[in-house]
Order: sequence, then structure tokens, then C-alpha cells
Amino acid sequence: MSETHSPRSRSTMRDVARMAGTSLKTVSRVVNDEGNVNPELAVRVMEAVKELDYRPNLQAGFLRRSDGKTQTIGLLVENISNPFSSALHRAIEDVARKHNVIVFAGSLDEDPTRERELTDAFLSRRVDGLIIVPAGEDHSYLENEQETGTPIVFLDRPPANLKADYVVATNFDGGFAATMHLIKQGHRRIAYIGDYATIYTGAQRLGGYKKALEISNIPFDPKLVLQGSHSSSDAQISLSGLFDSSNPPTAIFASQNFVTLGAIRYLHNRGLERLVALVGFDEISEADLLTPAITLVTQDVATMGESAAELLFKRLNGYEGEFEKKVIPTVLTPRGSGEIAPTSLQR
Amino acid sequence: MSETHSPRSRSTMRDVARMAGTSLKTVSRVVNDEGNVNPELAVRVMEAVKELDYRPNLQAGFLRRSDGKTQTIGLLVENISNPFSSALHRAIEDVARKHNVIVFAGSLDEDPTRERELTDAFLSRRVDGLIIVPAGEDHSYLENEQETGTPIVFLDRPPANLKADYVVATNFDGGFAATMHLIKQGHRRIAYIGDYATIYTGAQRLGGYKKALEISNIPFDPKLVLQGSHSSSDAQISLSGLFDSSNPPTAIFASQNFVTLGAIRYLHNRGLERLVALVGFDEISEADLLTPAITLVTQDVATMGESAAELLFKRLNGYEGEFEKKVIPTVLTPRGSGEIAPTSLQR
DNA sequence: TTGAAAGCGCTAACAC
DNA sequence: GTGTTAGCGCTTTCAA
Repeated sequence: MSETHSPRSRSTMRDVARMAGTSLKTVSRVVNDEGNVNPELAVRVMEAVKELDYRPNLQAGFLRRSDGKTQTIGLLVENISNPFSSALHRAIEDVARKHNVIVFAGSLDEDPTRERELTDAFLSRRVDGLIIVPAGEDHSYLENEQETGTPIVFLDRPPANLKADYVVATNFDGGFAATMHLIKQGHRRIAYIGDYATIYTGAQRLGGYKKALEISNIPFDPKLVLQGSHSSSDAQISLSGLFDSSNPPTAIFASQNFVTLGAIRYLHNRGLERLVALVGFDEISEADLLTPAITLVTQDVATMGESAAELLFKRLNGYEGEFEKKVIPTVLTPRGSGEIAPTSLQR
Repeated sequence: MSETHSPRSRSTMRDVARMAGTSLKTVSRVVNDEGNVNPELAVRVMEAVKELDYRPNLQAGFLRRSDGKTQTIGLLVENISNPFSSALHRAIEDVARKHNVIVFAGSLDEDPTRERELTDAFLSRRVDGLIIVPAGEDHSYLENEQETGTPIVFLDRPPANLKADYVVATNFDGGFAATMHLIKQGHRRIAYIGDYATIYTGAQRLGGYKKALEISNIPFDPKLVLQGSHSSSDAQISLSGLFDSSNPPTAIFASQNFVTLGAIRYLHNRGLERLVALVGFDEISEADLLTPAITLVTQDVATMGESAAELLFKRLNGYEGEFEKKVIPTVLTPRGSGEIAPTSLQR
């Protein structure tokens, strides 16, 4: 009855028991639907629960419970607001939801320190498992955690110095397909533009690019490889340097979504969008609306997220077999920008 | 030494104490940096921590700790993979991170039932606070939780039947500005196309649209109002019906991002993009690259998320003043599509 | 500076 | 069916 300004305290199982005139354990049985409770008593308990607005403290239960599960998982991605990351997140959420599990999510911004801090924050709160799009290049620090019963699945990029389940797309093949597509249109001076050189996916896509040149007997020209763009504007600046050179490329393979947008912006600003061929990597929501429409190599992001979550829950449900590697195919969709024939821009 | 297949158990503070030859409490002091520990003993403890790869169980600590904080908040949005939601998420994450707090996130898909389930899941795990982009129309069920010390901030839409802090954009003004902009170009038959009619933001934007017509002495024509589109393709279908009618509009106000994309697609497919004016609401990443570029009313999503998080942490830090309402302005940026003069499409 | 004891809210184990 | 007791891993309290 006393109405102080400080918040009322939350009611506990004990309060419910007192109000219903029974014991703690009986309340526990009713709340957890264990059965073996006299229906009338159960009704009294449920009334007390309602009356006191009782909400079980799962944290406390997890502490004692034999399986020790918190019904919680942690997701670490590059940047939660990037469409690739958030599509993964949604796919994972949907699987987790079926298992009555909720998801912590955080952004790493390609920072290995942040990766360790966040895994630590999640693990200290005893998440049941972790799905990681890694930023770091050494995951041995997770070994003990893994052995101690916390499954960890790597997504988009494989683990380093650690054996674990992982899911990746066919990045090499995608880069190869993109480049071959341009070569088939007659291009021989094809620029590659990508994110930080250290990122696994970029390295793979660049590998595919090189392979395509090689089997087509086109000499590899390092001047045509622009790495280190982490935003649309970085990409525009890099391209501008390249196109101002004496021997500009006739086509561009942009190996990531932001970089592809940068390339589109650069070409539009210079009025080159119908003269220079472009194949991008990753989804761009308005690819079909641009003029010309953008030829893209895309990943099945939903399947990637779903597969990772399924691998995780398989382990959570007791599976103890060999670690698995799932490879999700990429697809090239011609839409116009990739089908432009070579035009010399030399003066 | 015994290597069984079942996972090793995690080491606890007690294990560390035993190894370091001291008591539980001393380990606690070292781990929590409380000071008043003999430096040599502290070193022994830290060595044991390392050796055993000890990781404190924050859950257990929170149970006993006087403030009862889990350093955890919950975020409920419409759909975590939608760019608006994920931009909010990122802004909130950044504020939370400064406070050493991690974020649970989940999607409601405009489903009030899901709203209750998820708040329940978060609350049962004792999040310190909640930020909600609500799907439901009655939030009185949260009143007890709020009184019991869990701050709740509403975002993008106000709470119903509950007093709480909230952050919204100037949706009405944005809708008004968009419509006035079209009227100033000479349009009098302006279509409104939006999401579910029940969504607060849509209703506000529609209100602004009506107001603009009213003060311009343009009669309101309900046939020009298309609601219920929840995807790009829904919007295309609705518009197609309207434009096939005997007296089609000369301009469109699309009140949401997916709907705007649908409108763009519709106009492009029909070759009408230079004949029918269009003003959209919300950010579209390639608005500047389309032909014509898209005139948009945009919200400052990052500021919205940040403000909501700041309101939450202010309460978490003990503030007990009146509930606040923060209103974040919207901005109209003319880019081309909104500056097309009326063209009669009647035959 | 250190440690022993109590207890957070709950479930497990075992009585009655 | 029902209740009692112990204890999950930690922090708090208080005594030494």
C-alpha cells in the first residue's frame, strides 16, 4: 500500500506462493506447466500470478537449471545497419524464434578488438551459442569456450586457428564469373575495386578475378586493382584516380555493395555509365531501376543466415559430429551494365 | 586430465580461489577491480584466472547485486532487416555501447501479439530497459513493469494507454510538405499511397496530405488514396488499378520507403517516370542515381535512435522527471521527380 | 587486507 | 499432490 516514489520491487515466486497460500515449489510447477498440481490450487496460483503481475526471472532459473541454457544467442556482424548484415540477422532471428531463443546483436566494424570485447560481453552473459561474421584473424581465443560447451558458427568468412562450423558463399567463383562475363564482352582492361584487402571475401573475389584473367591469357595489371575502399565515396575517389590515368579500363568489377554504389555514382557523374561496363557484387535494391540496370553477382543472404542458425541449433540440440562447412552459391544476373562492349576512353 | 567427450564444465570463482589459494571474496575483489588486495595475491589470482580461462558469470552476479542491472536492453522494431529499423538499431547500439550495455533485438512485423511475446521474452530475462517501435495499440500491459523500475521508450510511434517517453518524426509536417510541394508545381490530382492504414506514421502523413489539399482548396478524393500496401509489389498493383481508371492522377505522394520503390518501379515499367510527379517518404539509397532522381522527405533516423537511447539511459541513470516527447524534423529534398509539371494522361 | 556466512530467485532432489 | 532443503555463481554484509 505504501506509495513511495522509488519503484516498487518486483514480485517473486515467494510472493505468489504466499498470496496463493502454498509453497514455492507448487508455484514453480504451475508456472512451468509441470502438471501434478491440484486444479483448484493451480487456479489460485494463476490468480495470484495475475494479481501480482508476476513475471518469472528466467535468469535465476537458468542459474540452477541442469542444462544451464539461457535461451539466448549472440550475433556479431560487420555493421548491423548494413543491408547484408541485417538480412543475415533477420534470417537468424527467424530460426531462433522457432526455438524460443532471443538474439543479442552487435557490430564489429571490422575491428578485431571489438570482436573480442563483444564475444566477451555475450559470453559473460552466458549466451548458449554464437554466430560470428569475424573481423579478427585468430579465433583460438574461443577454443576453450567451444570445448566448454558453447557452439560457435562462423558466417560469411571462415574461422582462423580454430575448428568450427562455418557458412560461406562462393566468393571465388562469383569473382570468376563476374570477370569472365566482362571478358566475354571483349574487355581486356578490367578494373577490380574492393574493400580492405585483408577481408576474406574480398580476397576470394579478387582471386576469382585473377583466375579469369589468367585462363583468358590477359596479363594481370596491378594498377587496375583498387583496394581499401570502405565506402561509396572512397570508391569514387579511387576510380577517379584510375580513370584520369593515361590508359583507363573499359570495364569495372566492383566486389562489394558499397563499392558498387560508388562505381555507379562515379560513372553517372562522369556520364560514363553507357560507355564503361560494370558488374557489381552483392544485392542493390534498385539495381533494376537504374539506367543502365546493374548486372550483379548476388549471394543468397537469407539462406546463409538460416544455414548458420541451423548449424548452431543442431549443436545446441546435442549433435556432436564433425564440424561442417556449408557453401552457398552465388548467381550472376545480367541486366545491362555488364553487357556494354569495350569503348576506348583514351585521348 | 580426464578427457571425456562431454564438455568440460566451466570454471567458477571458487575454482580460481582454490588455485590461487585464497577465498572467493578476494577473487571477486580482483575480478571486479575493487582494490584493497595485496598486490602479490592479486597477481596469483590473475594468473589463476588466465590459467583456468575463467570468465565471470554476470548473470549470477546480477542476481545478487543491489542495483539488479543486467547491462542489457531490448529493442523491438518492425523488421530488423528493413533499412529504417536497422539504422535505428545501429544508433541505439552506439549509445548502449558507451554504457557497456548490449542489445537484444527482435522484429514485430506489425503484429501486436508478437509485441507482447517479445517484450515478455526480454523482460523475463530482466533487460534493464526497452525501446519499442510499437505494433500494438494498447500498452497498458507495460504499466506495472514501468512502475517496477524498467524504463520504456517508444520510438517512431507514441505509446497508447500508457505514459512514457517517446521520440517521433514530424510525420504530419512531412506529409504536408510533400503534398504542398506537388501542389506548387500545379498538381491538383495527387494520389496518396501508403502502408496499412492503422499505422500511426502513415495516418499522420495522410493527415498532412489532407491538410495540404484543404488549405489549397483542392477537394479530397478518396479514390486517390491507396492504403494497405506493405511491399513494393503491393504498391505497384494498387497504382496500376488507379492509373487504369478514367481520370488518373498527375502526381503521387508515396508515404513510405517500400511504397516509394513500388511507385518508382510502376512508373518506370509504364514509361511514366518523366510524366508523373513523385515525392517519396523515407531514405532510398540510390535516390540520386535514378532518372529522374527522386524527391524525398526524409527523417533523421540516426538522431531518432540516438535520442530514444539517450532518454532511456537518462532514466536508467536515475532521472525521475516528467515523461518527454522528442520530435525530430523531416526534410524535403527536391531532386527531379517531384518537380514535374502536371501532364494529362487522359485519353 | 581478508574471509565466512547469508542470500539473490529459482530448480533439482528428495522427502512426505 | 505437495513441501522442504540445498545450492546454482555470485555480491553483500560483517566480522576478524
